[in-house]
This record gives sequence, structure tokens and C-alpha cells, in this order.
Amino acid sequence: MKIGELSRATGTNIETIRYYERIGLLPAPDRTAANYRSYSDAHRSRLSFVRHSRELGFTIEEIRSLLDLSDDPARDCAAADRIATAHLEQVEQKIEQLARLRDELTRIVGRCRGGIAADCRVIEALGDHRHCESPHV
Amino acid sequence: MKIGELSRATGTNIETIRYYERIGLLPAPDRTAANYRSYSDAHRSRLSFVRHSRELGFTIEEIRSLLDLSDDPARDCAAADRIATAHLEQVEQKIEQLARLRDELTRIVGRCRGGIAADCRVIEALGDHRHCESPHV
DNA sequence: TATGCACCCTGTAGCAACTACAGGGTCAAG
DNA sequence: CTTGACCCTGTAGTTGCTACAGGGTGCATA
Repeated sequence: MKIGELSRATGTNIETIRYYERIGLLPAPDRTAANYRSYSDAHRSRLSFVRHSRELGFTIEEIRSLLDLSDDPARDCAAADRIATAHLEQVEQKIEQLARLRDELTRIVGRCRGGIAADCRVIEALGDHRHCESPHV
Repeated sequence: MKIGELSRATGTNIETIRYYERIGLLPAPDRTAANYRSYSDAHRSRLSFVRHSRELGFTIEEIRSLLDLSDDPARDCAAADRIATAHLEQVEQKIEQLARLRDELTRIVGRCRGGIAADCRVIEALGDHRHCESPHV
């Protein structure tokens, strides 16, 4: 299939597909006589793997490792589990951080009673960390 | 104060301070005879405002708008409230998205029983979206 | 007096993970 | 035979910094 079909089949931007090839995440496909890229089903499923992993927040480098593992079926599955578990922990940390941030923002936004900027509690709170109830970031 | 002192006073990287000046977020300070930047307390509190807002996840452009508002005390506070409220909504959406992602990852990780990559449920799940219980991203 | 060291300067390039052109070639339908 | 959809390469932009390279300044110590 041509790049446009692969794009539609996987919901991936054409430029992104070429980008993945450039960085070596997708193998370079065969070319037609007109120098068009010609993809196989193997390409399609590899790209699906990449996109799905990206949607789940894995970095390109993590995906590279996961692809290496899946390319070699004899390899130890524990490595894949380690990558996924580490990533899960990062996601959990990010959620906690955002939750703290949300609480702080809720507090700040709740204090706005309208009026002019000179009396704005939002601006005041942003200017002074001491208004915060818990550390964020 | 010199840039190093401002850096320590606000916990901001020196390169970041110069970057903020370059993009017009911090006004260019006076210079000493040796061409060193010389900051006032007004600079310090403006930088604190910027850093605190960044910690809360506001983008540079949002901060620019918030600074414009705080520079003009006669302006309507509602604009600041709108920016903060919109940002809060984004944070809440991001939290929900990450929570869905965490659930999916938890499901995937939980299926790994060790063994070889050919039978790895982690890799299998990443390769096929149909293993997912809920849509993510 | 020299010299070492911490600090400052400018300008440019790099990071992640794309996205968006510019400027060109290919191919099938009407 | 031309219109339009598609494809190609190569480069530059995005966000918010961070990291040099290659130089100048200022003060304390040997």
C-alpha cells in the first residue's frame, strides 16, 4: 500500500510516517517505479504498535526497546514488563502532580470576585508563592 | 543584583533568565560598566510571577497575557480569571486522560507472567488496540 | 605582579516528537 | 491536455528551555 493508505489505515499523519522512517523506527519500505513508498502488512502492524505505544505515552526510545524485544521472540519478556511498569509509575506520579496543581488552581480561581486587576486575587496568587497551600511541581 | 543572585533568589537557571529577556517576558535590565545585567526588585518579583505561573503549568503566552493584566491595574480582572479557569479545565482533562491511560497500563502490566517475548502479553497488547478496554488519548 | 577562579557576556545549536512548508515529480480521469 | 490528487526530498518551525564555545571582568591570594 502507498503512504496515504497506510496513513488512513493507522490514523497517522503522512509526515509522521516519513519521520519514523528517518529516525529508524520504521524500516524503509520498497519503492515503486515512480519512487513511491510501498508498504506491507508487516509495516502496518509495526506502525500500529508504535502509534498505540505513543498513545499510551511511551517515548520513542522506550518504543525502540519494545520493538527490539518483539523482533526477537526468544528474548526475555521481563524487560518489556520493566519498561511498562516504569512507565506506569511515571504516569502515576504525573497524575499526583497534576492533582496538586489542580487543587492549587481551584483555590486561586475560586478567589476571583471580579473587579479590577489591582485587586485580582488570581494575579496576586500567581505573584506570590506564599499563597500556596502545598508545594507543586 | 547580578544575574547569578537573581538566579539563586528565584531558583531560576541563568540561561532561562536570559531566555525570558530574549523573548520579551522580562524587560531588559540596566547594565553595569562591565556590561553585566543589573536587576531591581521589580525584576525579581516579575520573574517570581513567571516561574510560579510556569510551575502551575501556564504557557508562556498565557503568562504574557497575565503579565499584561497585572501591568495595568485598571484592567478587568475577569480576563485573568478566564485564563486561569481555562487552564484549570485543561489540567482536569489531562488528569482524566492520564487516569484512563494508567488503567490501561495497569491492565497490560498485570498480564505479564514472565517468560519469553513471543508469549509476552505486554508486547501483544501494545501491538493491538483491540485489547484495550476504553479509548485513550 | 601574576594568576587563578568565579562570574559575566554573546551567539548558536541541541532536545522531543512532530508539523509545515517549498518546490518539484507522477498518474488517472474527463 | 490539463486538472487534481497524490507522492517525493529537504529544510525550518514549534515549546520551553538547556548546553556549549569562545571570549571578557573582577577580586583574592602566592
